[in-house]
Amino acid sequence: MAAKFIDELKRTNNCGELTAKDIGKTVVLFGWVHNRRDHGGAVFIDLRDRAGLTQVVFEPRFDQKTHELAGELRLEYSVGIRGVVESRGANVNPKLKTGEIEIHATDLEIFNRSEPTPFLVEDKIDTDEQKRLAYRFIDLRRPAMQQALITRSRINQYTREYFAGHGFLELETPFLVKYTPGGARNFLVPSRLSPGKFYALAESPQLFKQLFMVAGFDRYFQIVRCFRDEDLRLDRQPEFTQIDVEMSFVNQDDIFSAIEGLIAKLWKELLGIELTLPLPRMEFDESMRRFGNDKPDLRFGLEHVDLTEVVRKHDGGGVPMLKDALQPGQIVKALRVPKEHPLSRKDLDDLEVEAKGNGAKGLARAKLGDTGEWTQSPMAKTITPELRLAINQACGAQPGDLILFQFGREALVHSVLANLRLSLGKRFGMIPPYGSGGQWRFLWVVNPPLFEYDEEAKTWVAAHHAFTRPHDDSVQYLETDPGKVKCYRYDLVLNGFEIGGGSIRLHKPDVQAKVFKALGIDEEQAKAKFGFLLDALKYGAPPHGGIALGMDRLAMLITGAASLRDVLAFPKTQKGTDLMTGAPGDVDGKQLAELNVKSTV
RNA sequence: GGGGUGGUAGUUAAGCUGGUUAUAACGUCGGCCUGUCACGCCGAAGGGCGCGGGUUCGAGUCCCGUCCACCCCGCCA
Repeated sequence: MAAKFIDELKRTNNCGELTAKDIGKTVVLFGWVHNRRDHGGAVFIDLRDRAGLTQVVFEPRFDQKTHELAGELRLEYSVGIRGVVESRGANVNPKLKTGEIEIHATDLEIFNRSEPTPFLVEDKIDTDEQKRLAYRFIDLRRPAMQQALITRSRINQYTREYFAGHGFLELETPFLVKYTPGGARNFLVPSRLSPGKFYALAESPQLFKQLFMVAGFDRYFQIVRCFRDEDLRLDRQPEFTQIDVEMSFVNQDDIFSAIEGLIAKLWKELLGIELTLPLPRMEFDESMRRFGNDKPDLRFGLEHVDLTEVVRKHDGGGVPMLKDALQPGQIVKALRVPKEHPLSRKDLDDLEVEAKGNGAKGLARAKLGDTGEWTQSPMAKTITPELRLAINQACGAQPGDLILFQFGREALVHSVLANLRLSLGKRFGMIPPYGSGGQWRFLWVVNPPLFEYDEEAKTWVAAHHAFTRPHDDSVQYLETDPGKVKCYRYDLVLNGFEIGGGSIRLHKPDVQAKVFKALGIDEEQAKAKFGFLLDALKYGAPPHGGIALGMDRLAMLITGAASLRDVLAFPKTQKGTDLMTGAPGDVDGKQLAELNVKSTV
């Protein structure tokens, strides 16, 4: 019992590795008391470290004093034990990896006692996230959180391995950069040395990695933190990690195969799953048509049906609201709900409320009777039998099915119906649960338009950023019909989440100038915003392109976590605060004065 | 900026249409127990229901405001 842990007795094993082959060994384990079962004459504890659990037994016959001390053990005490690995005989616990053995402890040191924790360190109880975030240091002890962070670490490790093996250089870029308007909001950092001026925290290394290509570094990657001062979501945090890649002398296919190699490695190493390569691709237009967005969840059907042309052929079929939707820029779409998934009146009302929350005016519906007639529909009385039949056919609707309609401005119809599809997919249990046969539905969404029309500003704006290369056969439309210009832009989608996006960049100044012109950006503006990059392109910039993968989202999907917060050690709340540290916080007047900053609140 | 959900012992929850001392489980404390692994048994302490107003004879329960968390739209790669 005079054993001196740590200084003399070093850890011999972790708590997740001892099995029957170790029986007879004397071992030293360190960890936390995960559970205790005190039978008086025999005390059992589950000792936990990040590797797992091992049962430790204290009995007077192993050591009298150690057994007495063990009676004082409580949850989350930090302890060291020494003992002999013994078989559990008939008492094997098949739920534990170490369940064949137990340690008969001869020595115990309580390094530190623990107050009762604010919540129990176990995975089963769904503790309020507010509490978890306030006591993150306790929350992170939970096996699920430990696994999530271990997975992150392994993603980083495999990513570095992969890129190093493929001739990439890991190069760093600045976080403190120049503010440029447009795009995501930036976090600003006041400059003490330049009174009244501000740095911005980089929202991505985009421009810098292109400069690496210009400089001839050829293949770059970085696992890099990025910052965006936008509202948070389940899958969006103000600071997040990106696996950032840029390559020279490549086309889109080269980028895809480089990234597919990484994805395949991660899935193999982390999940033991062999992905079939290449990953499937889909045209942006097709994705919009079938799913209403550019990040379709392919794990279930319920695809959209575009009825615009059908309705146009029948000139609205006697339904005024359908006829209204034939104006330019407007569309009519539907979603067929098969009769196997009946929806009650209340379900439909709920869905309508949800749709309205997404900006819809309403949610028109039609239920098919035995002969294809419509009931429960606001259009049933006025619609011509011909259009009704045509719609039924276009939707492939059978008696008992339900058709849900959206019509109006294209972007709105798409987003409302895309959300409706997801909502129904969840409601009908069509989304396979995590780990159930591994339905990993990857998709490259390719060839989107370079520009979007901004309804409010009445101008064309870059759908992503202004440095995406248009298709060569699209360049002719830059001046005449910008909406027709397709570009080398691509998103990697997994199960409805965008896990990456990138493009082949413009490397020729003359085409770049045309793009700026189409965007209504004059030379002066362009110079002010991107001067250094435009300059760089003039000096023999190589053809190049790249991509950034959302590392946090990858970790979330790989681990099956419900939110990005569950794969981040210290995440922010939806209001961007840190409940543990209290950030963001007040700053004293002296500090502000030094920075020449004054708060107006 | 907008819509929705939630906040009740340390924790997770129950508390229906407002009605006497606000329930339970886990945890905590005391006692017993040598084969448990969600150990068991006996006993105890612990909250006044996020906060502030209001309605009422009477408010976790109804109303108004407010704070916090979460989900979504807008926003955002």
